[in-house]
Amino acid sequence: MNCVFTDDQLGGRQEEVRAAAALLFFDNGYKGTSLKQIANALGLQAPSLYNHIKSKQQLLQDIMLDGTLNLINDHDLAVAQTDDPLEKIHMAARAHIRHAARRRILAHVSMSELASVEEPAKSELTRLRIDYTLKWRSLIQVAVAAGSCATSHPTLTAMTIIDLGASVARSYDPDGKMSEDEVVDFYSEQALRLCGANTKTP
Amino acid sequence: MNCVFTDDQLGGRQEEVRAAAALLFFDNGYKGTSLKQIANALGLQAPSLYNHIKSKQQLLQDIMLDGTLNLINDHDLAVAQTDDPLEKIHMAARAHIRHAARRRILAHVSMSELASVEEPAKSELTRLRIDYTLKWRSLIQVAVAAGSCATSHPTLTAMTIIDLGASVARSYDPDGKMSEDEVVDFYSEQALRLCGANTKTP
DNA sequence: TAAACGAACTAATATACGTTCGCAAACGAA
DNA sequence: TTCGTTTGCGAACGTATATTAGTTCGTTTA
Repeated sequence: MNCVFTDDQLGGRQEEVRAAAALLFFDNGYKGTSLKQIANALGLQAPSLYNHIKSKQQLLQDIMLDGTLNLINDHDLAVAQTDDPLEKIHMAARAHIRHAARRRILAHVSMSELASVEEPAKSELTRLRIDYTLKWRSLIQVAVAAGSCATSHPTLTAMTIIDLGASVARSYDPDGKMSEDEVVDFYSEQALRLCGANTKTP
Repeated sequence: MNCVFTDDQLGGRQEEVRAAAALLFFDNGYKGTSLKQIANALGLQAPSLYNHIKSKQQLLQDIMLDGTLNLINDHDLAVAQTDDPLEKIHMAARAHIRHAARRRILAHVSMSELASVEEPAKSELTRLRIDYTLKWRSLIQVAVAAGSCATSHPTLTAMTIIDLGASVARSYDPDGKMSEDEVVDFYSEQALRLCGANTKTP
């Protein structure tokens, strides 16, 4: 359920290692996190991690690929739910924000640690990110052409909306005042505003 | 001209070290950058840097304090230029985006490396960031009260606009297709949209 | 019951990094 | 010239890190 790109029975312990690592990467960054910290978070010694991972770098790549593919998957599902251009944007925005809020650790690490990824995974992840941005740009271009919204730079608007999700992932506190649904409602309306759609006050 | 919080004759060489360090921090992050890299960028050996800096950590703090104080300074100047609530937001947004575009290296490092700063500078920088966010929130609250715009979460809107600048600093390419003025025009209008102001198509 | 395995440990290695120290040119002011 | 300051260097230190190797031990499997 947590992972779409592999058949996902990693034994369970592998998932625990990933989760602990992702949490530390979230707080301290990849380069700011040592294997010792990850191991201690699991009650282990650092070398014991190698029973579950191939390397620290591979661990990062697994996490980021997981997050990125999940994001794109959610996006595709959301867009397929309607034919109306503006409604597609709305659905995509809700999926994007929900992903950022619900899986904030994964989402933030996936979007902020590209500089620490080594080739060839870096190019692969970059390609996925560009693909995702292009999907968004197309949605916006179609809606603009249909007269449903108005923006003079669909590419920049797409990037801005995506960054909106990054912002949510970084700052949303699940134990705070706002529920996940409230966050999704508010930010997805903000995304529509960025597209120049007439919208109610979020 | 580059620095407002000190009397700015640092000898000139100090500024070069900061610039080289900031550029590397921009690309690789603080923890991903070694003193050897910084020194080599200046044609020096690593130990020679200590003729110009106190420590790597102090170097980061100087850069971030410089960037943050400049941002707030620009903001205060911009806001003082008009009395109209909505126009204040517009001016503040233009100053924010211009800062992000023109001094993108400084702006991005200042906004993204807080996790690498040690106390007590970390608390100081955090306080400055909160102050800046509160200034923005007040601007928005006043404009909403005046009926010039409409958003149900002024605090989140303030944070989102600030993140808009972070997005520009990270992605704007001064050698690309858009001029600095075009970037300022477009993104400051997007900021107004986020506030729920009726605006033309940017 | 014995072999095989998974998962943990300790010990060790190689490397990289920030930093300190002592020393030598270079240079401006006296 | 001479003196003091600045700016550079190479060597060295201590620490931290990712990773490997060898070992132990309990559980599963044949």
